[in-house]
Amino acid sequence: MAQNEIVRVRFAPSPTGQLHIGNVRTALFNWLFARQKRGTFILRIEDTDLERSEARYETQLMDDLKWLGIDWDEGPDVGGPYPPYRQSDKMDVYRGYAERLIKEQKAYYCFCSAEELERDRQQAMAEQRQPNYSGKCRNLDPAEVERRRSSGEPAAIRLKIPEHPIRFYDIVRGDVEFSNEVVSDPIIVRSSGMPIYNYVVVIDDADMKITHVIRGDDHISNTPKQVAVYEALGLPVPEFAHLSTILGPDRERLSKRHGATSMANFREMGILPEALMNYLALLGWAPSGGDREIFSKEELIKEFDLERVNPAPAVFDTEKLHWLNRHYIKQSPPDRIHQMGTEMLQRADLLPASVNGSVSGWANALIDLLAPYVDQLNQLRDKAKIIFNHDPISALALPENAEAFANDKGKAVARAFAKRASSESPLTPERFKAIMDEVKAETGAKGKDLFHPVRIMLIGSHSGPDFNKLIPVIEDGSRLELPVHVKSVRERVEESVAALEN
RNA sequence: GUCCCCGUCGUCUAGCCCGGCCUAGGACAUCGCCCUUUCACGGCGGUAACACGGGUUCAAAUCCCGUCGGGGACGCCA
Repeated sequence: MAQNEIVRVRFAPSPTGQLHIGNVRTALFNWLFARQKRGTFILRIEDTDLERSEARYETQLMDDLKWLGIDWDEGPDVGGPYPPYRQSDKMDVYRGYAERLIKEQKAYYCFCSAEELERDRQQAMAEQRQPNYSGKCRNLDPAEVERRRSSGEPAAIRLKIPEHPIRFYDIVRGDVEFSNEVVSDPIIVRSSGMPIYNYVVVIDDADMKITHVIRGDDHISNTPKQVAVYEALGLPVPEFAHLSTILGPDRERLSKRHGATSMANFREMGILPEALMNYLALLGWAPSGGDREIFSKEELIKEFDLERVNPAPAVFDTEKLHWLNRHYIKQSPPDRIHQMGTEMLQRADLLPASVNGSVSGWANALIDLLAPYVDQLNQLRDKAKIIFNHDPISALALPENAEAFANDKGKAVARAFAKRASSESPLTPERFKAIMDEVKAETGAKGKDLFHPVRIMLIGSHSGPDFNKLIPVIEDGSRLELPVHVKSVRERVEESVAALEN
């Protein structure tokens, strides 16, 4: 790349479904590269496959990208100097170039039927040969071509692959070379007249003056065909960077059966955008030194380096994403987490559709109580069960809880605590502490033996949030009008003791 | 099957291009200890890797060859 060349990169998704996390990483790497080089980042919609493309996916993909924090300088919504930014709006251009290639004898009509080609392919595989196109239409007599064309026989257009090896430079992998023997003449225009991806991508990239093509490495085998198109058209070949595939824990390409794979999934789960961005950046890239994990958007832009991208495929690790997400939850301004958490709880019908006044304040306290315990914000729903679903009978039946009451001491603690707590309404953290001291003195229980029975009575589990924060949330919640009644401390201990005595 | 790509702790990776500073560093996970009158958070510490086999070299995780393993592509999909 020339010293003062302005970097122009693009992210070119097909609107055929939810944005896959692997594609999001591709978008991110393009964007980071552009922002660091003070270049241009372009969004282009590749919708030549009319069968599968849908407008709603296009809207959603733009929405998802913005959510992550990626913006674009040129695109279908914002325009730019090299329109159109949606391939379906550009058919005439592709057709024009194809006619030129035919005229220059760099491409030719192919009359082979899809069935015929499929048969050849199967046979080649069976004979352990490279399944290449035979080239049978390559040297058809021009008069015959003309006759068949004018009789209306359907024909696709194929590009002639040159008789020399095709080389290109890949920033991630270095020099790559393909023997021309393994690259067969590709179809560039379907018999229906619709052009093919490998062909239009080149024209679009050239028209948009793309300098670096950064994309998934599933395209690496397509690259020689595209280079051939550049050469046939006499267009400058950009630099490439092929990013490795993201794998699931079983080392297979990450797919739906591994769980969450789309942007939408992560959003719904309550993964913060900065956590996702940070995690994705670390998948296949690490700063020199490799001893930093936390990067803000600005730091990523500053530090990111395409040359340091790892060519080996990377396994997606949800645990590490969760670690980053917990980090960013803790770092977030409380208001933001309150708002996101409230929405999560509303969706679960645990909070009223409209939250204000005392309910709002209480909801915030509830979220503060639970948020430190979640990996992703939608886990708030489950964690909130300790407040909304108090059920002593099933709690006592749990094996890990039974232990706390296995000896008489546990029951004695429960009774001693219940006796005192029942007469306090509401119970305050100060009184709670005093009561615990009394229970300790009366029963001789301390540490685990003292706290576990009490905690199980209150929330049905021997582990959970700090009592000083927990008790006010329970007591305040019990006096609010909520979709699900929150039992008071008194209700909880009385029901628990009753269950215990049976 | 053919071609292409890849191979450092369980996982993400630093180191590899420019051999010695690597008795291989960091992070997640895991285990232990401390803190906490419980739990979590936090702090401290531990276990854990150069796929294998040949070269080249005084010296190889680093260079070369082979084997094995993994992934991808082979479409009138993108």
